[in-house]
Order: sequence, then C-alpha cells, then structure tokens
Amino acid sequence: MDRRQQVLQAAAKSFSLFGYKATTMDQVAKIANVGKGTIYTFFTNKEQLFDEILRDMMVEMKMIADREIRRDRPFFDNLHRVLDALLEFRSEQELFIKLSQESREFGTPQAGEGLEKIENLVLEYLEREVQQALQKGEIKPCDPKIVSVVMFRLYIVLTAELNKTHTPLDKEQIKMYFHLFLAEGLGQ
Amino acid sequence: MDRRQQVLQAAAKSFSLFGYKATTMDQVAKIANVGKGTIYTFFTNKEQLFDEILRDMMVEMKMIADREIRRDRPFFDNLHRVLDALLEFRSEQELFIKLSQESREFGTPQAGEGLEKIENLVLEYLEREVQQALQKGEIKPCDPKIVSVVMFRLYIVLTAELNKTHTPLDKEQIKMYFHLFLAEGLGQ
DNA sequence: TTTGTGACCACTTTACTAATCCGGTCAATT
DNA sequence: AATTGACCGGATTAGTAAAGTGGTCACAAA
Repeated sequence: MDRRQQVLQAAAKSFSLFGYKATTMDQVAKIANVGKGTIYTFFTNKEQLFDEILRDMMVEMKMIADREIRRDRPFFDNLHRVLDALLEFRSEQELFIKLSQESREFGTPQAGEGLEKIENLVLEYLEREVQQALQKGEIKPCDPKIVSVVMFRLYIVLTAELNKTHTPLDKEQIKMYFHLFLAEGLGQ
Repeated sequence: MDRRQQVLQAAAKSFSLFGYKATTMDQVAKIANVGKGTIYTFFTNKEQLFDEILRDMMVEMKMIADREIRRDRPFFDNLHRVLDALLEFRSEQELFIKLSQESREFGTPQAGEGLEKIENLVLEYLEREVQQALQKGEIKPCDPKIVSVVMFRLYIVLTAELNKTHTPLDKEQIKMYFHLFLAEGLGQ
C-alpha cells in the first residue's frame, strides 16, 4: 500500500481533529501504521506536511470551482453552483473550522498562516470572478477587493459564526441568504 | 470638581488606550488626580467601574440611535442616519477596537464579556427594527436574527477588518457599501 | 464630622528554573 | 533499499519564588 498516502490521510485526520499544535509526529505515525522515520522520507518536516495537506485541499477546492463555473452562465448562477458544491465537502470544512478555533484560542502561528493562505487564494479567485462580472455589466459598479472580502466573511458568518447563537443553517438556507444579501438586497 | 466624573473619564481613557488588563487602579487614580481609595467610594471594584463605562457608552449609543430614528421614515433611511451619527463617535469606536484586539490577542475574559454585552445590545436593537420593517413590508421576508447578525458583521468588516489589507474606507464609502449589500444587492 | 488618602495585606500574575515533551536523525533491522 | 524506533537537543510545560495589583482601612486634611 502507498505509505505516502497513508501518512497524508493520517495527518489530515489528526490536523482536523486536534489542530496543528496538538498533532504530534508520533501520533501521525501511529495512525498511519508507519514508523516515525518513514514520514521523513516523504516530507521534510511537520510544517511541510501541513503545507502539503493545505495545498491538496486548495487544489481540490479550485478544481471544484473550475468544474462548476460555466463562462456562458450568469455570475450569480455560477456563484450558486460553486457554493453548493463546496458546501458538500465536510472534511475541508472541518479542518478550516479547527484551524480557525486554534488560531483564535491559542494563537498558533502555523494555523493562522494556513488560514491566511486559504483566505488569500479564495479572495484572489473571487476577485477575478467579480472583476469579470463587473466587465460583463452583471453587477453594479464596486471595488472587487471589498466585495470579495464581504462575500468571504458572509460565507463564514452563515456557515460557522451563526452556529454559536442560532441552530445551524442547512445548505438551502445558506444559499438563500447568500443570494439575498449579494444579489437582490433586502429592499422590497 | 466632580471626583466621580474625573475617575470615569480617566478610566475610560485608560481602558480605550491600554485595554482592560493593562489598566491598573493606581494608574486610573493618578490620571484622575485622586487617591486610589477615592475610586472605591464611588465604584465597588475594577469590574464595576468598567461596566459603568460600558453602560454609559451603550446608553449614549442608544440615545443617538433613538434620536435619529423617525418612525414615519423608511427603514433604510433611518439605518443610514443612525450609522452616520454613530460613525462620528471616535472615542466609542476606539474602546470597542481596543477591546476586540485585547480579547483576540490575550483572551482577557472581561474584554470579551464587555464586547458581548455591546454586541447583544446592538443585535437586540437591530432585531427589533428589522422586525418592524418586516411588518411594514419594507424588506423581503427573512429571519430578523440572521439579518441582524449579518448587518453587525458587515459593519465590523467595513469599519475595522478591511483596514488590515485595504486603505481605510471613509464615512461615505462605508455608507455606500452598507446600502449596496443590504438594500439593493449587487445584481444589476 | 466628613472626605480623601496611600501604606498595607492577600491574592494574582510574572519571572525563573527544572522536568517533560516532541520534532527530527540515524544506526540497526528487515 | 526501505523501514524503524531509540535517542538527541531544543522547545514547551509545570512548579516555585518574586513582583505586582486589587482592594481595605487607620489616619490625615478640610
């Protein structure tokens, strides 16, 4: 069996279960049923192993987004479908939420840097899409940078933050509110 | 001169300059030109002094909001005027921002609890207004709780969070984006 | 008599040190 | 050649002594 893949899976599991700091290399080795030294034949160190997992996750997210986007369809239609597909990926969300928590509660630098990388990728991607929608005249004049940030934060609020005070929203509700605030506005 | 007021002003200044933890009672006494014991003739302890300042701030915020709201005017019109008036109060914003930073970086419980109180007051207020706008048919059907949270977070993003990666928005821009996302939506 | 004060006390936080833990290596093993 | 886990040194944590801070109160000033 593919030892490299075993290690990747075990590490991904541990990182999203315990966070970056609380994941030890001994533990990863144990979960992967592999000697600790074996990990270091595939990955230079803990940080690079973490980066690799994040990179895989980002590649997968980008693939999903690219697969769902149809250039001939309206911006909000594409947005909807990408959101829909992304919301299916529970494991990605779990790692993201765990890292958010770790960064907030313990201030682990690696967790914060990882989140920043993901956020920057998403923001870049969003910004490009908003820019195109703007050129096609599909949305009102605005600064794509600001709109991207607002879109990203709205996603976080609806999928994670709201759950502290409110029963979690289901996929359909998340999509509904996303559309309400971004596309139509509240005004009657 | 009014020693109680002196203490309140000194404490407010110190809290918004250094945060809750880094403000010592000796320091407050010194800034207020008052013996430390004097503080305890007006306030039972540090926490109650802090609460008093927060309470005053919340009372002032509520007064501003109540003063600007005209029951015969449209919801978004009122929202705009309240936002406009609130954005003028630099000292309130400074304390809020300092407490956010302290809560995030050091996890000071009192800072977090203080912020929570402010957030809950604002959310309650917003929820009531949204509920009324809903009954008047001024806005589309929605859950006032969710809309309130989104409005509050949008305010935070536009006034504070965005400043990390973007040049700070001026008052007019903040109002413009607030209106864009909440009232009209991006859709053409 | 009333109001205001800062030295003082008890408790908390911080600075320092010893003990433990964990990332990373490598000689031994398969 | 591939894999392993005992081992090493630097980092983290636990434990303790020292310093700091919230709160009191006997005394001073008005």
